[in-house]
Amino acid sequence: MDKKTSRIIFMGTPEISSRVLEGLILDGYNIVAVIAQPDRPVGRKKILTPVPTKVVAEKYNIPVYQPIKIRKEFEFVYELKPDLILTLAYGQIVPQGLLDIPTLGCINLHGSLLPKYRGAAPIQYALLNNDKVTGMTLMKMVKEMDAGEMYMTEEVTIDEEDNSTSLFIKMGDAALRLALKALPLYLEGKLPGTPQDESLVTFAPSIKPEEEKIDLNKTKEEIFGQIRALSDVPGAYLYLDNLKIKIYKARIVSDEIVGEVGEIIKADKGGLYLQANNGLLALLDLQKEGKNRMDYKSFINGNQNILGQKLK
RNA sequence: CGCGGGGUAGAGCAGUUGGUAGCUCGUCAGGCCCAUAACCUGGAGGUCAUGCGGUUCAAGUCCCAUCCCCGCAA
Repeated sequence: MDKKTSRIIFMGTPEISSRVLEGLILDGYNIVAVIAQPDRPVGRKKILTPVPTKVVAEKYNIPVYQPIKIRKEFEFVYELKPDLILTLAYGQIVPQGLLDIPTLGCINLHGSLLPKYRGAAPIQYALLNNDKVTGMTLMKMVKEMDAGEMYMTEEVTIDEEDNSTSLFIKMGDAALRLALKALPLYLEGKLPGTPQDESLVTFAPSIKPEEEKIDLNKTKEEIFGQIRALSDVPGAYLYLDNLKIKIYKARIVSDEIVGEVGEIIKADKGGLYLQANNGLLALLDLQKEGKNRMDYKSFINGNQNILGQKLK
């Protein structure tokens, strides 16, 4: 079987999925259907926004299915007679009954080098832990989440400047490269899998809202990782006088201890420095509740008494 | 009609009990200096979101409506 003769269903929802979907379509893969999460009201105005994969699918006249609960609604898949299901960030757990339908099985593009970071937020976890390298893994889908055997990986290097937004773009590119490399082999049955080493398994559960608050008891490195992992959305934050201050970008400066933890010890053209418990962090991009995001110079201009204040 | 904050020079803000606008940064010109992101001098730049809305002798400042931005919630 090859990319033109096989019937493939693509399951995925967000931006990263849509980019891979479009890449596969343009390369000539026979995508017979797209399954995505339902459209949801977005933003303050609750505007019902189509999910990214749906936008792409409709552009190429591919039918889209958006079951509320895939666990209970997947009969329609039988009629599609898929040979293969490829998923990437679909957003729901795929039931065993569905996994059994395609003749060639279900495979998943996962955002980490498994067995590291099984779970919903692998890309953010790589940043959270200040990893230097991560990658995409093409793997077999089994009942246990992200536990199937691995077919191929594509590494991605993370550099200091990367945040969640930029890394997602890199990972999307890697996912497409990986898919284009691996799928032809897989469809011909020439891609053997290797089981994951269970002793090396770690998990990357989705990040809870309370984890967006920066804990000043953590080290500057941990805080730096957290800021990167949560930027540009939703943003890690601290409080200043009961107002949320989101910090979108920061830099580790030094190991100096010159003030109390949480104190702004410098606020001028040279930077806005926050005392962490084991050194200094320069806050570069921030946003006060109700205000727009701005760089530190603008922030200092508008908060001229910030020097010496304490964030918490 | 979910809750709340806000729309004032390119940027970020201030503007007190209503009397036609100020600060910091940037920018332009000149100066100082070996040099500078530092310093000094001077300049340009705003119909204060919109409605030629309402109150008033007088509104950025009070009232009303609309639009837009942001935080939360979903």
